[in-house]
This record gives sequence, C-alpha cells and structure tokens, in this order.
Amino acid sequence: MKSEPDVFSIDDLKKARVTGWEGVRNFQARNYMRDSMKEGELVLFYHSNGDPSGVAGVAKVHGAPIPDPTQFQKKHEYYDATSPKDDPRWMMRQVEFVERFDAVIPLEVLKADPKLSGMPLLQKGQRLSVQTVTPAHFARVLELAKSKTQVVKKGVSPS
DNA sequence: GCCAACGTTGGC
DNA sequence: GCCAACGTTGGC
Repeated sequence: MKSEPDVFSIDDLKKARVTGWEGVRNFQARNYMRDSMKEGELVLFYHSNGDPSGVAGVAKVHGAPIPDPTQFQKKHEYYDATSPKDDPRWMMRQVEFVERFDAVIPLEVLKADPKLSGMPLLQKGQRLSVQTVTPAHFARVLELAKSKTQVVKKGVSPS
C-alpha cells in the first residue's frame, strides 16, 4: 500500500496504531482492498514521492472491509456525489502498524534485486496505490530490510 | 517542475 | 464501442 510520507507516513501509522485507508478512488485498488485482502494479512507500507521512495515498513490488515467515510462528506476532497449511501462505491480496509524499518528500502534497491524481478510494484508505469505482493517477494523485501549490506544510494550522506 | 504512463469521462 | 481529452500518479 502506497502513501506519500508528507501526507501519511509509517511514523504516522505507528502513532495512530490503526488507520482507515481513506481516499482510494481507483476501482482496481478498491477491489484489492475489498475482495483480496484477508484480515491479519501483512502489508508492505510504501512511501511514494518520498526521499527516497521505497518500502518503509510493515502493516497488517485490521478487520473487515468498511465503506470509506470520506465519500459521503460533502466538504471533503474525496467526496463522491455519485456514490449511493445504501450501496457505497468506495470500500476500504483498516491497517494496523507492525514494523518500521530502520531505513526505507529505496525503489532503486528493489529494482536492482534479481529476486524481486516481476514484482508488480516495480513494473514500468504502474501507479496503483494498492497492489499485490507474492509471498516470495514479501519475504525477500523483509530480508533486504534486515540486511546490513543494503546498498547505500550514491551521494546520500550518512546521518 | 517536468513528463511518461495510465485511468476515466464523455462525445459521437 | 471507439477514442480524444483530461486529470492524476509518481519517479526523477
């Protein structure tokens, strides 16, 4: 699941502990949340438009699908006048904080890893904010998160 | 800020 | 049902 860290970061999730994944207005992403996710499943938390962009931690699916409340809030930027109250168009999941990685695993590192080849996140042009991860890819990302030999991006000073 | 890639909308 | 126009995403 992707979020812009300026808007909602892994640290924000840690503070909140549980949050509703509001604002998804893409049908495929909605379908993944509504139909594919199972309660208790783990989620990679991805920072998009980050510095760097990459996987920042792990969350897990909390509870059943529920209607995204913002679709009915007139003043809200995610308001959708066409969504019927008795049959909400936009369903979301709640996610619970699990883990914050010591460092974001940069997109560049993910792309360079042969074991992650074919991962949907890494496909050119994909923009889905919610997408699938295979168990093997998931395990590999966790491995990278634990690895001390993680490639350090050139030109980034240590802090 | 730029721009490629993509989803959605709406005219026909 | 096609497709141009438009808006958005997100890396860079």
